[in-house]
Amino acid sequence: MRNLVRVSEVPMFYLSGIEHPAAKRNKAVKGAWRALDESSTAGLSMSQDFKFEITARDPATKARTGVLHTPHGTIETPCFMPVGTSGTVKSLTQEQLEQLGAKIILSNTYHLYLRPGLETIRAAGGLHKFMSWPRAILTDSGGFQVMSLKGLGRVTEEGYEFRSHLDGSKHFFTPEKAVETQLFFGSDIVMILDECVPYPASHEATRRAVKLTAQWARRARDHFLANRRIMVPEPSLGMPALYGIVQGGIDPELRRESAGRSQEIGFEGYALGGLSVGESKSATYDVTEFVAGLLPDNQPRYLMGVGTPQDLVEGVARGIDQFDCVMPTRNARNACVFTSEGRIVIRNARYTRDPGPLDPACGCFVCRRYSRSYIRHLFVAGEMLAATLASYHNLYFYLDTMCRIRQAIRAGVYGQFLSSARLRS
RNA sequence: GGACAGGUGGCUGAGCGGUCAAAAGCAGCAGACUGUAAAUCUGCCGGCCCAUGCGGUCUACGGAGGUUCGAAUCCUCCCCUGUCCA
Repeated sequence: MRNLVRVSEVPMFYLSGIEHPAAKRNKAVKGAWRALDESSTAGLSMSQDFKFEITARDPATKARTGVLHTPHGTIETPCFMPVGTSGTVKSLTQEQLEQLGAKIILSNTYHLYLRPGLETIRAAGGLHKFMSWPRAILTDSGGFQVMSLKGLGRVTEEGYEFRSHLDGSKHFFTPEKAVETQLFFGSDIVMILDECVPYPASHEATRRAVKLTAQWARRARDHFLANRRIMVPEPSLGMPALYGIVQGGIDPELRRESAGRSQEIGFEGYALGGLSVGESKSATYDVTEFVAGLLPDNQPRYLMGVGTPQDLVEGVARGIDQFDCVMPTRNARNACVFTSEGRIVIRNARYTRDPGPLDPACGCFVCRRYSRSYIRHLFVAGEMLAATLASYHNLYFYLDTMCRIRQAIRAGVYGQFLSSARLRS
């Protein structure tokens, strides 16, 4: 544990901006991190650079199963990544996430950068150690916050200038800085900084976002390749992946351009951004199908921020491999529970004396043990446990859905799976 | 027994002559939530009627009277509650 102290001696690259004398400092950084590795990676020492392999394809749809190999374990795809923005999947413990079978979670660069700050996470030996999560982590770059916190900042060619939503302090995020931060975190999948446009957006704004995202993508890629070996906290585990992000709103030509420019740069995986931000369902699905068709077949495709259980099923049919969404956890905190029979609002009076489980078809520990009546009571009483039980169940529902999706693909019957899912919804 | 203070919709509590079916909060009922500024937000919240309008009507601010064109708001008496003094 004493080794942790040495981390603070690592030269401060973080504020170095676009150009910095990285090479000069490589040695010192390497030494510092190696000291940390030797004491902390026992049992995890097999180096595993990021890799993706496809294991099965559905004959009737674009669905496929695969395996993502990351420094922190392998992940079967299609997969759902629970969202833990601030280094926690809200209301759940890491033990519970493991129990749920989550192999990868998403965290957020912007939020963790503001609090607790990079230095705190570096001092802990990276984000995995900081939050005691041994499995994979994908970190979002903060591009989404460029949109969702729009009032707090402005986008320039150079980067994103903004004020902290926490204390109003001024910050400047560049594509390089976003990459550095994620590398220092020890993220398994690093996302480029992008500009996510809201819906509706003008053609001009969307075009600019595509252009800017492509420029930033290039800078991010260069910076990533130049620095990953010296910046990741546990290099012996293997190197992380960098994903590009395709923008372009609902405009096919802009999407095509974005997908093309992204592939010219070249990434380990490709994300579809800027979807489910207000456009119609059919637009979401159409754009997903269109963009997925433009992306390399042998690389992972990640549909960012999506979605409802039905969205997942539809996305997989269009060739998506990864999803993340706050919906199962946020809705859970607001008493909305996903079940095999659809969504229910467990706070409603009709469940006051309902002795049954949240979902009769569910095998999670919440459904095996607690009644609707009790969980409704917890919500009405404002008890914290309500959020935990509902979040656990909802994530179980999502992860179980993904598991059944993979089974259907492997069995070559995903077309039927899709049809019956559509009937139910 | 005396002196104050007060009794308002399920609760707390504004209002102190008309624009009051009555602020606000809570509770209640329902809804939304898609790379989390979210344990958040929104709507409804006396009854009935036409219906979907800053409508109509009835009952309502402890009780009974009164003043007034008009009262939750002013006056009288009564009932009740709290605090203090005997």
